[in-house]
Amino acid sequence: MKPKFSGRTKRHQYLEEYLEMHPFVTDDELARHLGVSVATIRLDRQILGIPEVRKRLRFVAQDAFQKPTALDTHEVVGELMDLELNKSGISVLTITEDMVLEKTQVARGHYLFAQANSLAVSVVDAQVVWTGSARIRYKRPVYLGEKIVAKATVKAERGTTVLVSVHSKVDLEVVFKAQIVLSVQDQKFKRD
Amino acid sequence: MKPKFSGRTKRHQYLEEYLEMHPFVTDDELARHLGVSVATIRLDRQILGIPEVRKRLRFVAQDAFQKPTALDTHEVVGELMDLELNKSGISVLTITEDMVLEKTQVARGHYLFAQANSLAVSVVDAQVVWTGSARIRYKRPVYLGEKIVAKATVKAERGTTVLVSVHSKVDLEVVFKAQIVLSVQDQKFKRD
DNA sequence: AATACATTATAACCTGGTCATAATACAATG
DNA sequence: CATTGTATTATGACCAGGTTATAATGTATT
Repeated sequence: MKPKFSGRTKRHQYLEEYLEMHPFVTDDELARHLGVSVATIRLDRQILGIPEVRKRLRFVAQDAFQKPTALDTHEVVGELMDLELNKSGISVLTITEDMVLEKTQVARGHYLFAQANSLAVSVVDAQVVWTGSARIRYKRPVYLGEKIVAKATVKAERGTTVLVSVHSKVDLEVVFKAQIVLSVQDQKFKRD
Repeated sequence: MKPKFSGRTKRHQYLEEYLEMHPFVTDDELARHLGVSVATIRLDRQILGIPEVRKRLRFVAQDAFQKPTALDTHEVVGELMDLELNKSGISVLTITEDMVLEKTQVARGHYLFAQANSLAVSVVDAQVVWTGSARIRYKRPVYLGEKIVAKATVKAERGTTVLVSVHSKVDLEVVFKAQIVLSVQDQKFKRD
């Protein structure tokens, strides 16, 4: 097989990119893929400081094992601290690196809304709930590491519609407000 | 070292639990941990159908590699399809299982807002941008598997404030609308 | 032709296993 | 008591996917 690349630097570049995409290939497979001997691949790896497959595997696996939270976050945004069904609820969310804009370390707005919205949905005790509309206002940016306490209160119920008001604070300062209108389809709720 | 367990079944039970928690230990480490010979560990694994470390590693790693979307989702919600800075942008988001309420298979409202909000932020070409307020309206629930196309348009610019309007559709039907007011702090933007 | 550098080959060794076979321990049973 | 059965341990040959060191080839360049 003819080498796919003339010039070592080009091969090195390609090698790094390729391994980024396919971290689990062996030197043997790489050698065949690049039309070059296994010895060369090994040398290249050594020069570029790329560890063997098994270590690459280990890194990826351990990384994945470290933070299963990254996936959990999808469920309910924020931790429910208190809940009085159809009346009020409180949830707490601490801003982590995942949630901020890199440059400014400011939390992306939709995390605040996500916390408020999932809290509002939790407060309403019904089988089927969805968000109808909302009016939201960000009072000041929230930074990495800050702990947001959101309090939701049911303000009004009209037919299949519930108005929930959410105030989110960092310490004593209000950073976010939302009025959320939820649609409800459930007998229990109507009976109340 | 004395065996930690009398009775093979107990050891097997413990072994399975232990490996659930620590999938990356070698037979050698296991042998020491359980006070039993390596040969025994190998036999146990064979009986229980537990593969060797390297294969366990491979499973975990590949699993993690399969769905990087779960992690990326944090970054920008939805895939950017088109972008004219300071004018408009389009992003596409397909509703996956992660995003729906279990009972109803309806997408949680904040995913729609997250898509709209991160699109709006992307459209505004500035170093520092955050959401000031928003008015949102859900027209109909969106279901598992549906593909949401969001289009954002910059409607007005006043000083450090930009008003962006977002319409999200499934096929030709509008399912969500938002007016988002963003705060901007950037020279470039002011000059424009 | 001589030099430099890239590439390849070769051999010895390592880890974390596999598989097959055999030796040992120990308890229970006839 | 000797025997049987089962669990445990040991032994040796082999494998994949490497490591490290050393030497032998290309190939280009001056």
